[in-house]
Amino acid sequence: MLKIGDFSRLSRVTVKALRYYDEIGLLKPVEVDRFTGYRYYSVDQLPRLNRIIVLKNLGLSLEEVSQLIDNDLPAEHIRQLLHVKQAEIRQRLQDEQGRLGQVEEWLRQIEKEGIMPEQDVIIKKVAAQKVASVRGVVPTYGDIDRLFNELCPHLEQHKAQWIGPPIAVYHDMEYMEKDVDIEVAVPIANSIPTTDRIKVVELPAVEQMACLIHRGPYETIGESYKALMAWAEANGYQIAGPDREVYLQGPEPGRSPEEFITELQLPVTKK
Amino acid sequence: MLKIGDFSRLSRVTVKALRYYDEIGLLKPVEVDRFTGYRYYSVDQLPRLNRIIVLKNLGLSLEEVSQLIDNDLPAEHIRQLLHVKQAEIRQRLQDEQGRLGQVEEWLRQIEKEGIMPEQDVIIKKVAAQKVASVRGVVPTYGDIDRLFNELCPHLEQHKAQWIGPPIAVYHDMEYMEKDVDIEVAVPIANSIPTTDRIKVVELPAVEQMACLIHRGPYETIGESYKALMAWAEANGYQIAGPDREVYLQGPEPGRSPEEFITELQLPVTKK
DNA sequence: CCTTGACTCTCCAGCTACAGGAGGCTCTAT
DNA sequence: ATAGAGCCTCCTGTAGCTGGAGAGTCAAGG
Repeated sequence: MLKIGDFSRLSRVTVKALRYYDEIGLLKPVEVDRFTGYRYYSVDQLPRLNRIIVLKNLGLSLEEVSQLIDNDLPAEHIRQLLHVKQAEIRQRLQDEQGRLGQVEEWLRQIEKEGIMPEQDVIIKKVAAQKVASVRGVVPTYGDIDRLFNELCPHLEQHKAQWIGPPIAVYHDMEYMEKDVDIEVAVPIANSIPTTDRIKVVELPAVEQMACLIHRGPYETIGESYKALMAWAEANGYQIAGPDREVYLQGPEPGRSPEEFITELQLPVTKK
Repeated sequence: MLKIGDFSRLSRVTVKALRYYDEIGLLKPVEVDRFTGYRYYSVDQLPRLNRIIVLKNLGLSLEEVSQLIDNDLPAEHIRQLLHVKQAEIRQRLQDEQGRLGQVEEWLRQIEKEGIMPEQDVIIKKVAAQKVASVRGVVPTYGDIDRLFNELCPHLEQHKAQWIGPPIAVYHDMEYMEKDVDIEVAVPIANSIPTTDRIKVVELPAVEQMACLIHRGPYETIGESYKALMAWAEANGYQIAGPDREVYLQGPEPGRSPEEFITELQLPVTKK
């Protein structure tokens, strides 16, 4: 019979933890003094405790450990559980790898340029959204206004309810000097009549969208694109669809281009 | 100006989280209505939120994120912090690798033998302890009794205070059929006189001790050793010192060998 | 036998980063 | 005017313990 302190030293598990395991019924001392409440353990209980620790280290909750340990589960069941855990661990491994890559990239940046990057790329999920859109080939990037000028009057005319900032989708698979294939879209709540140019469609959802905020005038947006692409490359992502620009804060009367805020969105998948 | 829901949709961060960040002062809305309490955010705040999320993903606590973001730290400081985080991530990566190995080993076992292993190996730290010990070469493993018979009377005679179960240290670097170099030791609290055979020494601490509980008679202990060695091999550990046996429940009048409990301890390091 | 100091007990608070829900305002569209 | 969605605060709960307070218990030494 060992007092809790002795058992703790033997097993290298804290007294607090042992008391907690007792409380939740995971490892009850072999005897508890009815008058003093002192817990007494036996070395016989070490194997059980060891198993608890091993399972816990695998990432199981104490609840799961409890069930695994007490019910004498069939091997098949255990096999499945292990497979699940295996997948979880693999996932975590990948996440950690990604993190490590990120940190290393920052370190490189800092050693080389002595400064942290200004903007951060984050991966998020983008839901499908109903939009009114017009798609066309315009001579240069700057001529995107033409498409907006085509779309906006139509929206106003039919009392469309804007429910989000305007978006541009760049359908070209590569950078084009001229004759750019752009779709300009505005998320709307209601349905409006379409024309041969203006459609109401679902902008598809994207599971993994690498996003970067660009601040300032559109002339310098190339820099941000470069950063976004470099990030994707460095973190093992590849492009998985046409990129978008979301004009969170675009041209408006009385607003200087310095105040523009644009989100660059690039659908990606892990290589 | 965006209401919290809009900002949440834009950033893909839950409303609850945004309110929490406000509460802890990590990201305060650009304006709060004095009468209704409504929070209003600006798209300007997206970059800050993105940075928060990225740093959080790296494993920093919100407290750390706060400090990093608000104080304009020198690049050198940031570099150091990143290095620390890098090391942490590497550590976690290694841990996950270990876990994955463990799960895979179990899966192999289960697929091959249809059964989970009986005993678990765990890694723990063993502290240095003062012991009275006697070391010698005995003909066979079975003759370890001779050493105990030499040690015990001496202990009793000098009123030594046992503070732990007896331990055997196997100093041979390989398995010996005969003429085994064994040290037999008993942790004691006080100091007792030494002889030319019996010493009082510190049994050194071991940072990583791979431990396995063996139950039953000593004849079958070879099986447990095999399991322990196999585990170390499979999990990328190598032997880093003489192995020990801790006689948690050894021979005593009225106790059958089936009830013996012995902990096998093997100092290891990660390859 | 008494004292001292090391253990042990229970109970309570606290940690992180929110999630869930109750109960009550507020906004916006019809 | 009203309905429904959205927002507010406040409270509780999560997992796996740790730390501490205040009180009782045990073993050894004097």
